[in-house]
Amino acid sequence: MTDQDLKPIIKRIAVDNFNRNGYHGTTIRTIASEAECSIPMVYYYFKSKKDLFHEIIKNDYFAILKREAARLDTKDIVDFYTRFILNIMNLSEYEKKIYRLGIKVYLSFDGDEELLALMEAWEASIIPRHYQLIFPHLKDPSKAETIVRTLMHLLENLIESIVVKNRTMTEKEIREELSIVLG
Amino acid sequence: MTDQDLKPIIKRIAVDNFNRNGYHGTTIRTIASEAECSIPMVYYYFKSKKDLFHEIIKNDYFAILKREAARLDTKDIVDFYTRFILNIMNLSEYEKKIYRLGIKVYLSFDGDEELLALMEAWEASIIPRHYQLIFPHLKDPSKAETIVRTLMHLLENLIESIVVKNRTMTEKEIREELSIVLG
DNA sequence: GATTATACCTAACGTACGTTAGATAAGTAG
DNA sequence: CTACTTATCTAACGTACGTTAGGTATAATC
Repeated sequence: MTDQDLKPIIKRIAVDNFNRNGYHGTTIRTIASEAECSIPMVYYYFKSKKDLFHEIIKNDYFAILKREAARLDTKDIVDFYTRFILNIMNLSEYEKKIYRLGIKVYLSFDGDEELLALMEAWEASIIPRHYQLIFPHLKDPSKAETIVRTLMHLLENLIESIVVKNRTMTEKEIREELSIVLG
Repeated sequence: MTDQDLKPIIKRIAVDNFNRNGYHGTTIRTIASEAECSIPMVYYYFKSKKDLFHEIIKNDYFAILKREAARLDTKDIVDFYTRFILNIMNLSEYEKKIYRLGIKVYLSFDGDEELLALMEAWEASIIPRHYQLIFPHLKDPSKAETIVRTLMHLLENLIESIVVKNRTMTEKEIREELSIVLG
């Protein structure tokens, strides 16, 4: 018996491999080899390859999403969204990989319909919250809908550029871009 | 001898498969079967699976990119970018699939380093052109850098949402969003 | 001390992959 | 008519995949 918590080790390595090579490009053999364990150990902790992938998205990706969305505090709206983006930039490398995997599924570049449906449900639940948050701060409420839409597009691309393309931005740069949209 | 131009048929089916299932999830067997030809016929027209993928990105994806970028006509800047996005929305389904494949490679979700390098070179060449285009139209030139950066982020996300997530927008919606950024 | 549960293993199963060798049939050129 | 080229095929090679059957050693429980 060794038991040095092999399960999270396998998961970390799986995250890294799914990220680099996609679902189909990742093999149980490689995961086992990098985790320095035998192939059946992967099956000891995870029912199947699909199960391993699903657990990462369903547990770990959504945990990050929910945690980051829960940090609500809305004195200054530009400040709030700037911090939101900064928090994502300051995620650990591991969490960024999980986030990147999630985006891949969100864009239906990987994963399956079941996971995609979960993400679309999440998205549908989060847009009205942004709306509520922004609306009271607008000078011209007639433009509210357009501004929220534009903001969502900008946020999505900022997150993607940080998490997927691994780029960094200064707080000033983030704030400037958000200010252009939020007026 | 049959010769009903099998090569483009194989390519169309390959585009569809690479799109739906990724590089690793796509098999030569499936392509051959859907093209209603034998497996060696795929190898008759394309050196290898990798070669087939490379040809799609190198020829077809960049052809679309260059063609769309060449439509330059800059009387009104909001008008210009609105039309740019509309043109992309009006691409054929086939060309959208190729575009989607390209984005996948651009985000390093598929493909390899060689293709990614080509895309980064393209991106580096295109940003200064946007700069030149926008600069003369700005009221406040001190904000030029931020505006170009924000515009690039917005454009990228609009394109992604159209091509990757298959969403549609009206001309009015596109124009409104661009106006928020371009002032 | 015997039994059970846990954490691990070696070895293999059946399947599917990318690729190729080698044959064939039909037009084309001499 | 013969030789060559082009477009197609069947069959198979070697490799790698996801998964599982069945075993072993250690620790905990009765």
